[in-house]
Amino acid sequence: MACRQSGLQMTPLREAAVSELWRAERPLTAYELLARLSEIAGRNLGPPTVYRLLDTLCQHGIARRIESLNAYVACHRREHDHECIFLLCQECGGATEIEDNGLERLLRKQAETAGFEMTRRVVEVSGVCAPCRTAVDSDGA
Amino acid sequence: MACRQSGLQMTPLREAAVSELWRAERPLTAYELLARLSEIAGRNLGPPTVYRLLDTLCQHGIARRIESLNAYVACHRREHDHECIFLLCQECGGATEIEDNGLERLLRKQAETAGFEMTRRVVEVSGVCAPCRTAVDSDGA
DNA sequence: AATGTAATGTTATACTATTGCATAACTGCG
DNA sequence: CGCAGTTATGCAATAGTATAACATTACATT
Repeated sequence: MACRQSGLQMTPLREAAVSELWRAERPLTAYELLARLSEIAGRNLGPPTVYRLLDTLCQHGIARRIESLNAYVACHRREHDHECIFLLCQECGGATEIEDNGLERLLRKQAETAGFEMTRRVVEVSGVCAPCRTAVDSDGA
Repeated sequence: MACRQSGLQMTPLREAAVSELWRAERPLTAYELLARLSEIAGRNLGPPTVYRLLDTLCQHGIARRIESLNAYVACHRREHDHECIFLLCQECGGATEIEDNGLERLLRKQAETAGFEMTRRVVEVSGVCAPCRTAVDSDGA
C-alpha cells in the first residue's frame, strides 16, 4: 500500500477500505463497503465514515466513483493522472478500466470549442463483457 | 408536441412533464419535477408517478437522465438517434447537449477492441460554461 | 500538560428510487 | 352498449444513497 501514499496517511480504516475494494471483483456500493468494514472492525460504522473514506480515496485517485452505478472501485493506473473510461458489464457486474488519449483529446477539443472549462468528466459504457458474451453464446440462449 | 409522438401517446401528465422540463433552463431532479407537476395538477402526485413518467420519456428519447446529477433534461436533437454528450456547468447548473461522431466512433472502437458489446453510454463533462466564465472574469474574482 | 490538526464516531435527517398492489382511462370488439 | 384487454395513474410503504452537524479520539508539536 506504501506506493499509494501520495500525501495521504494510511490509517487502518483506509487500508481496510482499499483492500476490500481491491478484493471485490466488481464495484461496491458505499453500503456494501460499510457492511464489510463493519465486519472487519467488529462494530457498526456509520455511513458518514464510509462516505468520508470514499471521498478521500477518490480525491487521491485511489478509488473512483462510478456514476451510473452509485458504486466505487479501486483504481488501477496510478502512474498516469488520467481520468479513465469504464466498461460496465450488465451480466457479471464487472468494471473494466480503459484509457484512450484520442478520446481525451476529442473531449477536450469539444469543450474548448464550446468555450467550456472542463474540470471533470465521466465516461461510462454499459453492455456485456467478452467473457459474459461467450458464456451466453455457449448457453445457446 | 405532436412531432414527438414516436409511438408514445401524449397524456396530459406527460405533456405537462415535457413542458416543465423544457421550461426549466437546467436539469430537474425527479422531486423538483414532482413538485411542479403537483402544483399544476392541484394535488400531490407520488414519486412513482414521476419516476414512471421520466422512465417513459427517457425510453422514447424525449428526456435524458444525467447520471452525475441525478437529474433529467428534455432532449433536443430528436432527429438523430444519437446518444449525446453533456456539458454541465457547476456555476449556473445548465446542461448543454453536444454531439461528436468522432467520439462515438472511438468509443465504439474501444468497446470492440475489448470484445465488449456496448448497449449504452454516458458521457458527461463538468466544468464552467462560457457565459459563467466571462461573468466570473468580469467579477475580478 | 497545552494546543492544534486530522480522523473517526454518532445521531439524525435529507434525498433518490422502487415494490406492490389498487384504481381509472382508453381501446377494440362482439 | 357491455365487456375484456391494455395502458396509465394513484397510493402506501419502504429501500437505497448521501449529508449535516456536532462530539470525540488520536496523534504531533511544543
